[in-house]
Amino acid sequence: MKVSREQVGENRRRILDEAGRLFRARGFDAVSVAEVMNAAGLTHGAFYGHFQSKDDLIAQTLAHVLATAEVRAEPEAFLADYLSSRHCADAAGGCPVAGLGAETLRQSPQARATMTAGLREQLRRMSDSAPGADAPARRREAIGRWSAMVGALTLARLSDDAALSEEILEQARQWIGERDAG
Amino acid sequence: MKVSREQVGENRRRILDEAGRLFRARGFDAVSVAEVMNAAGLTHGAFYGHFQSKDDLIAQTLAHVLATAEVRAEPEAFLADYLSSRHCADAAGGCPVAGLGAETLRQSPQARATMTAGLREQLRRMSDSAPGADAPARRREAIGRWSAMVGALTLARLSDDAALSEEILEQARQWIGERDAG
DNA sequence: TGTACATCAGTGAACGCGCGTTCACTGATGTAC
DNA sequence: TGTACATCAGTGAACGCGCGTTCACTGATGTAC
Repeated sequence: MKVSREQVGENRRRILDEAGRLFRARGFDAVSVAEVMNAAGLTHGAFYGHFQSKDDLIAQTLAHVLATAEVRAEPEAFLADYLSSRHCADAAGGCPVAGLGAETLRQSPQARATMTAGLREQLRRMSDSAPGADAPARRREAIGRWSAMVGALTLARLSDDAALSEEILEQARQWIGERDAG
Repeated sequence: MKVSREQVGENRRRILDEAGRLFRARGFDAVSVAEVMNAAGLTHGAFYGHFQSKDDLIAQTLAHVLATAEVRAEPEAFLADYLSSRHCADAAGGCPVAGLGAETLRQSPQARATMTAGLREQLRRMSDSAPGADAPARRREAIGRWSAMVGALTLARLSDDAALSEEILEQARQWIGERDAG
């Protein structure tokens, strides 16, 4: 049956929210279109009224997740949050770069372009608040920091031993933080 | 037809070699059992004479790739090789942690255990050659360095703009290297 | 060393299944009067 | 404001396809004599 205009918008937003959680939790290939639609409270047939294809959903979901991510401005708080046990355990609600970065490079050009734009934006934000004598030094600091953060979260999640995961998070936090102190 | 004992061993090794390249290039889900067998010069029916399942192949392939990876002892040469344009472009022949780390945490416990063992071994090796006053400082240096290397390669590969990829590789190399100098 | 035969790695057709996608239909929405 | 009808978002059955996996068969290998 037909549905009100607001309902259509809400359904679309719910599809993108659920797709964002499911893709981050299990990867693009392991989540089916029908599963996303069920999670959004709809049936799979309605999918093609909202999106052209699964590839289209993937690209739009990445844009949605990157756009709705809240940003912490202060570098120290951002670092502590990003390399926290909570973020390590909550892939479904966490950073899409750490969860889906490696897979995105095998997705459609649109998906990859969206991720690249998100990466540029992130580096710009981090450069603004990074310590350093001049702009090039601040940008280098942003690239190094962001690399270490994404890598440490990936390694901590990869480990099946909680103690090793915790060690990686804690030591990486210290290692990255030492720069400012030293 | 039957095949000589050496041929069986060679076939098995070729299956693992090809699976290692294909999985690193395209991910676990996007590569079919039949594709791996064809790449190894066999038909798909022979697969279950060598492995119990695709999950079994994935776990054994990770162990094979980790075991056959050549290791560079000197930290500077390792860093330069790892964050090189060549390694960035050659995912199929490169580091399995950067290429498959995020996906492995959703695979079988065996696959994850194999990756965790590889991670431990890598951190041990890097700790041995890392600079630092005492053992804990050297281990922290290994964890920080390895995180930054894996993260920088992931980000550089993710970007669809070659100039940004190059910038990330170069700046990350410098940022990580600065520690020893400073 | 040579022959006869049991073994078994590899072949290729076949299976059930879940996937992405399509489409005829339904019925609430929203517009024209 | 109230009624009649065109619109169209959502439904659910159906599709073709490729996947992981199975299995009866083949024929070279390797062993027993």
